[in-house]
Amino acid sequence: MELATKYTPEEVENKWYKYWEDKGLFHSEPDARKPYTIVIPPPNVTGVLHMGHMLNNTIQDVLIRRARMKGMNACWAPGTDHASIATEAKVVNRLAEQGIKKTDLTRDEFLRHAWDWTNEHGGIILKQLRRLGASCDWKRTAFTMDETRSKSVIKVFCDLYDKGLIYRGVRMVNWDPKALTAISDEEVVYKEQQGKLYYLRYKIAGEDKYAIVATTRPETIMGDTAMCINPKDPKNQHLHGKKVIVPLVNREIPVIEDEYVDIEFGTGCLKVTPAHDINDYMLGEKYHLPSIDIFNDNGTISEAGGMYVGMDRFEVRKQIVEDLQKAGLLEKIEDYTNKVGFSERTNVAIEPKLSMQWFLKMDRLAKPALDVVMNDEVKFYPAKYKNTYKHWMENIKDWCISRQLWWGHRIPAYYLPQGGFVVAETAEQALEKAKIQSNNPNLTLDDLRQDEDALDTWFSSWLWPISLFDGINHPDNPEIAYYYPTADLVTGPDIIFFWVARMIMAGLEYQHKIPFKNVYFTGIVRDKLGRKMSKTLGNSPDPIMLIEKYGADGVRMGMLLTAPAGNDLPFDEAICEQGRNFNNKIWNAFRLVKSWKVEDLPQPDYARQAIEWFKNKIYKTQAEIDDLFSKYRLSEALMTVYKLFWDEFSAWYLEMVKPAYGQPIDRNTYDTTLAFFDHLLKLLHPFIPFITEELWQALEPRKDGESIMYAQWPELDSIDENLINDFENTKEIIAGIRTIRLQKNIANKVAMELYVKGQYQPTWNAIIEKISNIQSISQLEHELDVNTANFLVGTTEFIVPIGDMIDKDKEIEKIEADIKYYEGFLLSVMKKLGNEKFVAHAKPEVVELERKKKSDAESKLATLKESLNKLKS
RNA sequence: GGGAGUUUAGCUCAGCUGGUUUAGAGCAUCUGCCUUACAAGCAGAGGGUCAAUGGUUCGAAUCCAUUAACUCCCACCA
Repeated sequence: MELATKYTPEEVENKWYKYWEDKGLFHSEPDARKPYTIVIPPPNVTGVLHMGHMLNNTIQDVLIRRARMKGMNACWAPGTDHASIATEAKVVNRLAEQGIKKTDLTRDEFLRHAWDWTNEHGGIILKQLRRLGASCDWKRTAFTMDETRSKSVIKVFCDLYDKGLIYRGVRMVNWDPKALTAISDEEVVYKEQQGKLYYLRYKIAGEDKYAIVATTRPETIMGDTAMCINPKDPKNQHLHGKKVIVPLVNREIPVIEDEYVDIEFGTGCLKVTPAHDINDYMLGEKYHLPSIDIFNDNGTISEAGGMYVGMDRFEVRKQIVEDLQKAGLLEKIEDYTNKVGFSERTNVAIEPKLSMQWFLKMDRLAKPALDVVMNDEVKFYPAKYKNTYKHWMENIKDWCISRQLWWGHRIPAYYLPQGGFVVAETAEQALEKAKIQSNNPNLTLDDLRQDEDALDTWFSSWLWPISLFDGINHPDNPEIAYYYPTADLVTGPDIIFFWVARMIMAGLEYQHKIPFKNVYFTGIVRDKLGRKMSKTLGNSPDPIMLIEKYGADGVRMGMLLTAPAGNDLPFDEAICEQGRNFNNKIWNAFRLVKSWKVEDLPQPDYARQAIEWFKNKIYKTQAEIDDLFSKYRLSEALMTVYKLFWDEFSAWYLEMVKPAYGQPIDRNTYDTTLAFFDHLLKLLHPFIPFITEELWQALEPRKDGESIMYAQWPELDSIDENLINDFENTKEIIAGIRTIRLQKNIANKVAMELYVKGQYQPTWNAIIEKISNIQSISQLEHELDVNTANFLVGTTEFIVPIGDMIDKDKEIEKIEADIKYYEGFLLSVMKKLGNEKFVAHAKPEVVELERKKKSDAESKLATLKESLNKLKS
């Protein structure tokens, strides 16, 4: 078979992905094997694949493929998330482009549009994951709003309500004036803002004096219902018991006193607007202040504001500052930097707002969920996130689970005509409850009004590991019993609270077991300048373009080579080149092996020796890889197998067994080499599934439906460490000869002789002779009377006669540099050994080691000096 | 304001409980090679007072303290 010198991934990748899928190789059903489950962090249904997904899913695929090869029943369950706010925002935008306002539509009409959108865009990201090689069990693809998942959510809501953990109440919430919904604390991002601090003059009632209040939000003065000072503030004692007049508004408000106020800030006077600031709200509660809500839901001024009605909050700020100025009620303006909360989704400034919302009590759920992480039942990689987790769990607040959105799971609460409500899984059940509660058997479904709000998206995501296997609706079904708890969760640290913590809570509450044993936190993918990837910066490469350019295997390697757990990774496209080059290397190694003509010949010594060495080397490296995997050090595991293939197998092993040009290879060596290749492909497969499948299939005839995916991970064999170390010396000898050839410009074709002075085991002679074109290796009996080049390996000196090709000055220079190094080294060792305290305190084996270093260095020095003298004479 | 983390070659990172290393890897760089698997390659070389200072110790990149820079998380300072 003629193979191109360069590997072209595209065709290969499409072919094998189709094969895997057609043969049902990704699918899992419960059986007698040990389960190994991963649930995908469901990407937003409207999303397209970005670099974060690439990283995250590559890691999951590596883990799942490896588990599969290790004989476990691997199940990677995929799906998408309905992403309430994000999706609704996109649908609203698309409708707006068509000139349709959301408010013009009924709920049902809007939902039809949303489902259309979902059906159009919903599959994109999952298709893209296939390009990456993700071995998800696609038959299990779920959606957080499909029937099973929706039923699960509603069931859990009702259950938690019945347990008294869900309540309804008026609270200060983070209001998103663009999305027109409340959002949770976790969805607010605080950003530093270059703003102004305005000093407003509040006239003291009945006096001709003013109290000055510093505020960043002058537009809220219509909502002021008090001024507050610190009772311990000496400079404001004169305000005690007074009333002041709100500027422009001309409303009288009392001066109250509370130690909350910072004496040092501004003038020590605080305006209190209970409806629009969380702290003011608390003051309002404490001192029974009235609360005036001056904003509409969209952030414009409401009727209650009395002035500027209908204007946007930021417009009002400008206007009111002007008006205050004109009225002489503005003392001064200072530059001021403060932090303002923004909605994560819509990126508009959050408005603290009092509103009726649904909450979930968290204390009871949090306690056991904290314990399982602290005692490592659920292990975090890296472990530093245990701290973050602990802090949040110990200070957890109730979760605002209602959203004023239509796209999502509608809250199953039904209001009765005469007040009150019931919570039930279906309208019919609600009606039954309502009849009893209202003592009115004549109630009909039309009398009930279902709550308009939808649930927070995370209220479905937190059930994901359970609901994927239908464990909420049927807690004892065979699937959940088999696949749960899952093995590993791979996700970003940014959703440790949103998602990870809550899944642990839900898992313990509804399955009484942890949802996963290990959590691998990936870093955030940044650009090579360390900036976050974002659409506006345009610094995020399109993953599909990368795959087209470097192949999926190449991109997977690129991601993994720079992705130690928990560290951010500055992604540089160039790293994919390294992956692509490596694939090409494997390809060409395969071409070489397959080009050999096989004959029944005796096995040469050098081949026997090479095989003996590489057999040990491969097992030793595999043990290292296994160890690295157990610590989730995937980058290092990949680098280890990369070096095994490139350096040890290609650069050493293949060079050693390679027959001379045109010559045949003996069958035994050939078969063993194929076996090594097979072994290496298996070790590589979890990282680079496509090329390994292609070559594994080409290695020998396979049955239809066979795949490297199910080839068993090789069992470890005993390892002869001494043999491996000994061979490292052999490599040094060969390198020494190479250096001499290079420096003296002696072609590889020119055969040379090698003399040895000192201790030497001729175990690997055949290899040295073959690789370095050495005619004979012999112990040095007496000084040679020709020019030589020398080098040291350990304490043994190797001498190559080189006739008249020597450059004496260069040689002397080199030896002198060596002598300088060893003298310095010897000095540091002598210093240690000369130190009585060292000899007395250090462990005997350490002292012994230093002594050995000393004698080795001494003998090396002696040899070097001897060579130097000889050269100089 | 509180907490966590990071700081080792040009870049990305190893270096676990201090002593087989007067510091290692990959990439990049430089030099020589189109040597019949691979120039997406081969052979070789250079490159770091381990952020700074002080301490503990016979011995510190490694432990402790202080400082600096960066990153992240949490928090109601108008």
